Amino acid sequence: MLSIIIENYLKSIFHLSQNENNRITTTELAKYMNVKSASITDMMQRLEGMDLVDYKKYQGVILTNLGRKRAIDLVRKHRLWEVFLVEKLQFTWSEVHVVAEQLEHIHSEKLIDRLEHFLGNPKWDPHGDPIPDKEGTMETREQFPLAELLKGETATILGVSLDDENFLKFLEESELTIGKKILVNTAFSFDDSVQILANKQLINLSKKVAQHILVRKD
Amino acid sequence: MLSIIIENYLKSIFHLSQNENNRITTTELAKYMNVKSASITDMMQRLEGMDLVDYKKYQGVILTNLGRKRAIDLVRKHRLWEVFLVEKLQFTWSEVHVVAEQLEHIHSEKLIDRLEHFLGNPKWDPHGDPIPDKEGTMETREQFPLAELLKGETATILGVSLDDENFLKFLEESELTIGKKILVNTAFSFDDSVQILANKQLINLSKKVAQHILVRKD
DNA sequence: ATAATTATTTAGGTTTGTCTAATTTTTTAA
DNA sequence: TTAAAAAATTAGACAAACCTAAATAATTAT
Ligand SMILES: [Mn+2]
Ligand SMILES: [Mn+2]
Ligand SMILES: [Mn+2]
Ligand SMILES: [Mn+2]
Repeated sequence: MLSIIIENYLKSIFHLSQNENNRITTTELAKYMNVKSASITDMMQRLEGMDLVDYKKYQGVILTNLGRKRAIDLVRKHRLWEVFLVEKLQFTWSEVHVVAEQLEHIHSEKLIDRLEHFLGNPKWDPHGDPIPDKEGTMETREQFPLAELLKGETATILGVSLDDENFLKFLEESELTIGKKILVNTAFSFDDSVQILANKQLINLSKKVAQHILVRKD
Repeated sequence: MLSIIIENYLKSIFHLSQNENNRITTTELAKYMNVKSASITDMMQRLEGMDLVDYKKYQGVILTNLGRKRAIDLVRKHRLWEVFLVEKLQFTWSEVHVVAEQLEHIHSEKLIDRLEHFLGNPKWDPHGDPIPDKEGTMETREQFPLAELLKGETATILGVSLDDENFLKFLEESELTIGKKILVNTAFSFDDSVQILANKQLINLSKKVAQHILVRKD
């Protein structure tokens, strides 16, 4: 059984290789995980020996099929637990992530399968991220950053692409949560911020915020 | 924050000092935890330094108030998770323990308080063990080993005093679970076994089994 | 194309939690 | 009450997961 630490390495590599789907560098990974790059090199050599990553000196690292399978399994568990915390225990959007970071490391196939069923086989987590099924496949859908909408367009919030706790708290307080309808009132060109209408209120969103809210065009 | 390993040491010391409430010996603890006694000595010296145990060379060990507080908190989490697994995820009596051994190490006060409320503030776990509240106090009740009943007495099963998986599986298969009514049909003196009537069936129970089923006399 | 800079790896430590083997203390038996 | 046995501790090693400092490779700027 993999240690929690190794599981976290796999998950980190997985998350980083979502964006740029090439090999990722030791420095990138070191920065992301808050460890020194010497430790990364060390661990990559161990994981290579366990056939969890494909690592070549000075050329970065990429998950093997086995490693990716493990990482997706963690993502599955993480997101199902997040649904549990929100739906059953009334946690808020911004609170669940840190607790799910612990719960994702519980090992019990039966537990996670039963949990999935108990939650009604959800396909999306509280942040709008897809929940992999047992085989690791996730649903996809068309979604855009709110920032890409033009003046006058209407849309529905599907999720976020940033899990910073304060960002989520801000959205909660602004009542910009999943399912909410919005209308772009003005798009300001001088700083790429937008003014939207939501909950019958006008709300100004910075470029960064608008980029990390994901919507479906209505 | 205490490591999972240290948490397990505290819980083990706690469980062993339930029975004989004196200091417990390093050998006892070593046997219970499946580690060598040299490792126990080593760890006891560290825990002493953390004010979690009171350890004196060659004289065994006992929890401090702080150590006991931590241990009871683990027991609380363990038993609440066991209730969750049985009540919400349809785990059986014999399956929950190993999973709860993992779940008890999740750190989140909010999680456990919400879970408790979600489960309806249960006072007893699926094995009939009391669930400590936030302050660490547990309910008590009169209960006896089935083995102490006399021929002709009737009783209700309250729980078990052994968490061996095969013992619990045997009880499940015999449908001798919590709440079941039983009547002592015969008590055999030659081997201290008993024959009981439960679920309209006659069932023979060895001395050991009868000692580890806890009942309330009706 | 060489030098300077940056990225990466290697070498050598540290802490935690374990082990085995050797030593010391305590308990039990003669 | 000494000798033998058992229990407990100490000493020394090891793996995992980190670190810092030094060495090497790759990149970039001149
Ligand atoms: Mn998350
Ligand atoms: Mn999420
Ligand atoms: Mn248990
Ligand atoms: Mn229990």
